[in-house]
Amino acid sequence: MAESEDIAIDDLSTEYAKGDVRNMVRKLSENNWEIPIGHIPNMRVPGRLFVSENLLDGIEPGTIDQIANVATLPGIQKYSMAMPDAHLGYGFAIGGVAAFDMEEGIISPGGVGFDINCGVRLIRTKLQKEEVIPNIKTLTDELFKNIPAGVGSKSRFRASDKELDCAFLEGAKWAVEAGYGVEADTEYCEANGYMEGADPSHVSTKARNRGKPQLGTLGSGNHFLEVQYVDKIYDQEMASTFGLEEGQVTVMIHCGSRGAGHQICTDYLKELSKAVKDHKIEIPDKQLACAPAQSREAQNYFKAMLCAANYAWANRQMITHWTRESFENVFGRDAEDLGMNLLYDVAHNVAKLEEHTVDGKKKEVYVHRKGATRAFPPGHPEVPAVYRDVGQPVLIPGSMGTPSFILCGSKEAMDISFGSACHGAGRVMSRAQAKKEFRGQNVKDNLEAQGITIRAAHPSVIAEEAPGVYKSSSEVVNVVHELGIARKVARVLPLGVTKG
DNA sequence: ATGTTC
Repeated sequence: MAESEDIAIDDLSTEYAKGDVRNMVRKLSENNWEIPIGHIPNMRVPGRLFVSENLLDGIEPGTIDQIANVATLPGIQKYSMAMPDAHLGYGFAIGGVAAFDMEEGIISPGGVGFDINCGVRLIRTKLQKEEVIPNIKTLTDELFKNIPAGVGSKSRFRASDKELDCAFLEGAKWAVEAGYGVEADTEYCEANGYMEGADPSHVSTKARNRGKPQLGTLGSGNHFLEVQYVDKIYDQEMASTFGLEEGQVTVMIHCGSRGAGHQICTDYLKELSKAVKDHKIEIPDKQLACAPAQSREAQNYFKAMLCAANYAWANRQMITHWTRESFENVFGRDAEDLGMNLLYDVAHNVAKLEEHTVDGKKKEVYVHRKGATRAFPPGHPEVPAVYRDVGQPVLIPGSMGTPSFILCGSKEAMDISFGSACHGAGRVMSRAQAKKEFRGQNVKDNLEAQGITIRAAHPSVIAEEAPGVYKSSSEVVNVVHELGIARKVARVLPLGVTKG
């Protein structure tokens, strides 16, 4: 019983009215608000909320409290941040970014979230939308058939213990070596598709057993696979560097580490809620369970988290392979001929040790991004060579039936937000509320009337993920563009979507 | 997000 209480997200907003948010923040400049030290006791740094005037009114007061709560944690650098798609999460707000000193700071599972290394990848094609539209129903059916989706869905691939370990240790690199992709794929993944330091001995049997049958599945909720086309280019030169042009068909894959990541998060929340007491860290909310960055407990979590992160990259890689096969089956040409190469794969739920400049000095910090996308600038060594002059591709998925965006990272992101930008649209109502307001069949009919084909494992997911339950992705993206932490390159619109 | 309140 105590466990389920721990995992429930407290509704911190009940004691406030929505309009109270205006009294909690101080405008520093356009799209940039401060939550001053003193909002709650023991804040070590101020909070920062990157949001427009209009989006501010949709932010729950509890989200502001969560940003302030994170600002009390040991070793936090500069300020506790949240992106324009911020909303209530477990402990840390979703949309939150926080960097901690690698010696004096902490590591917290709540700063990463349950879906460890949830992320987005985008595959280019040489196809034009006119070639795909007549086949979109067949293609969407084929994708739905080949890529398992839905809660508890099982993969076509039955991972052995050894193969699971390989996925934990080497992520997308292992998947490519196992025949699920081409060598160039890993070059276009954040961290080349796997992070060093993962240690499966810190992953529970329960997490392994959940992960084994799910390697190569899409999952549920806001996860999706979408056939899209480029409908707008904001910057011709950057788009051309990313290999994008108007009318071109792309495929976006949005998913994470499934039950494995979820179980690893659950396991270590329990571990670290003990550790936080043992190390006498005072936290304003028990959901902020954490441990000193170099402690055994924090490092064990980190090694297990890396396993889940690598699993997620392997997962997206296997899905990529079956996406290529699906296109080959429908168009009768091989994937290479169809130009189906990877534009990029970027994480938006992960903690990483990165070098950043703080107070004019370079230092290593544990950056926690929870619903925030890495957005590294031009010239950064971790940006693939062909994009080096432009910056890292930042992939922002829309909600079902709405536009997605391709942006690029910037120097401003390094200066302002530890190299981070937003991650998506952000919910405006709960799943339960969504099911009251929308009917799956109506939502589907509306989307199909706009020429968007939907295939979902269960009709309720269509209601839960209806376009109306999300903030406008355009509005969110405009904030990061105006702040300069990521720049708009292109917009893509959906043609066919598969969902859990 | 999630074997959707082990």
